[in-house]
Amino acid sequence: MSTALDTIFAALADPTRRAILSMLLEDDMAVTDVADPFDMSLAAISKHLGILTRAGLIIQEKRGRVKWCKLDPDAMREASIWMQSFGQFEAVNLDAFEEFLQNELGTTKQS
Amino acid sequence: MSTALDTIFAALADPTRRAILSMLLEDDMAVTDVADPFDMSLAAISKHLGILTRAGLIIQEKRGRVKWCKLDPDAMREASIWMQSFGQFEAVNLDAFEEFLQNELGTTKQS
DNA sequence: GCGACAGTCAACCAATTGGTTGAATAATGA
DNA sequence: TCATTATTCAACCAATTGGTTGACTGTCGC
Repeated sequence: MSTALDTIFAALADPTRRAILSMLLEDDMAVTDVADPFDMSLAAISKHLGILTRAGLIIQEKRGRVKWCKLDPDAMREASIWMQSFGQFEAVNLDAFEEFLQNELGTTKQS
Repeated sequence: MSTALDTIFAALADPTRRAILSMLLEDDMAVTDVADPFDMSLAAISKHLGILTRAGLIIQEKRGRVKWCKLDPDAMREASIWMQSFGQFEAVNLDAFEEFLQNELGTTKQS
């Protein structure tokens, strides 16, 4: 099942990458600017950004010679939903949760 | 910041370990029983369980000669909260989600 | 006490990861 | 046009990961 979660969680497992995501929460950034605060080569940061992109956690868009990085919440949401079936919901009715989710998915699609 | 998230997300990055967590959502299990559905040595599963334990995702408790594994939702919650700060949960409608949660918690507590 | 069962440990292996450096590509500006 | 800036690529390295096997350590039932 879902190799997507593999790459998402693996991407989130690295503190440098989580820090990058936090930075991008503030604002979109160019690769060089992302790299600046880190004590690490630009190439290393470029690799990290590649991993985040492949995981679907960010989007990279090239304008001119600079490549802009912006957060893409979709992947995070997918992982978050998976996790929430464990966390808060063990004290809570799981069936109701599923019903809720299906309802949500239904309503967003039809209206 | 928080090396705890490192080990939690790393633990969640493996599909075998996520499958184990799903199994434990149903019921507490002995190590041998956890290993049963997997096409993998018992030692390998034992390692996976060690990783899940160190990440704080499960608790292992030895009773007699069998070691019981049970879910520990605390670590998952911690990671989940971190993720939620990236929010933008438009698709699932977080307001409705919270409302749902409060409802659930209310009803399970009072009746 | 003894054989069978539950689980871990230790040594090993191949593949992956996170970093480096130096060269390559591509767009910019003077 | 040419040096500069932005970014990636390729080769390499050490450390980690996910798996194996075989030996070891309890603990149970008879």
